[in-house]
Amino acid sequence: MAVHVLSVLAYKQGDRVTSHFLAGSINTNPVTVRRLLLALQEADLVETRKGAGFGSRLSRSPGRINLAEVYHAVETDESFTMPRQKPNDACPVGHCIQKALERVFASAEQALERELATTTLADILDGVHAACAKGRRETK
Amino acid sequence: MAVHVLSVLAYKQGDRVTSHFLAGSINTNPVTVRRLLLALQEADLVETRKGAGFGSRLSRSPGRINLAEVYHAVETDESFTMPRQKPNDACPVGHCIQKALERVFASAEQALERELATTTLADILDGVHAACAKGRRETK
DNA sequence: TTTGATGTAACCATTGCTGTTACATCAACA
DNA sequence: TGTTGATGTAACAGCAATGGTTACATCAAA
Repeated sequence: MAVHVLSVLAYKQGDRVTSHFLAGSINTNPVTVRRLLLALQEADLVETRKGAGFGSRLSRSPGRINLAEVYHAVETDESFTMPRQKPNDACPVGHCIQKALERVFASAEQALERELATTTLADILDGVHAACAKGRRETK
Repeated sequence: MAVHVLSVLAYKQGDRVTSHFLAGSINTNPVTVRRLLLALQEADLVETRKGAGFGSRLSRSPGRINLAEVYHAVETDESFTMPRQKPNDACPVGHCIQKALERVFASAEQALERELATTTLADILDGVHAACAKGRRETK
């Protein structure tokens, strides 16, 4: 979800883009975009300036931003691992399983992030160009 | 979430356990457990028989069930990859990014599953025992 | 035939996410 | 300096997904 915003920013690299433009671009509304941008700013992935005629842009070149960083910036709470499992002490397995699972999920998440770290925004942009070109050829 | 159920089943290996017992064990209700068991049955991870005095049990030994299988059985729709991103054709990046991202996320998910495949239910059970023993030592 | 279990549907409550509106704030520019 | 155009942020509604609850049909064993 957030990758889309960053991809558009990468597409317009260097130019400052308003949240209004981004919203129209990814088919949503400016507030949602700004909420995303807040998280991305905290991770130092984008720069944002207020004032007339300004907006946001990448703070680094697309080749120097990998998806693991984006994942980290957006997925603040690693909710995918531990939902709302209220530990039940009456069960012999009970809450002991929490710690056992945490380790497994932590390493699983690390594996996922290692994989995500191998692709940068620039790679995504290349893929988009390739997919678009392919799409145009096929619809011709 | 589902791992908890299977862990309890592994704990009582060989015995048939009712969904009522499982529900109390993981602090939920029998219907939710049965909904889970349906998915696990389709994946041939558990056996279930109706009738008085019966219930469910693992269809294999805990050492022959890895977490990737459980993940696959439960996460039918790979929702974590593509939420509800309505493609917007007006954007130059638009819907072309979908395919570009799908490839990346697919490989990321593969990495995650490879990692999950390295631990079996038996490993989880060992971890539970270790965590419980440690907890008991610390609270002594 | 009774009993105790699953399979399944229907419905409600909760939660999290998104969209919407509104307003304060801030920086450039005329 | 006032206007303009942008972000930051809060409050609220709408929607989808999940889980809990109830109810009932079904099935198998005793």
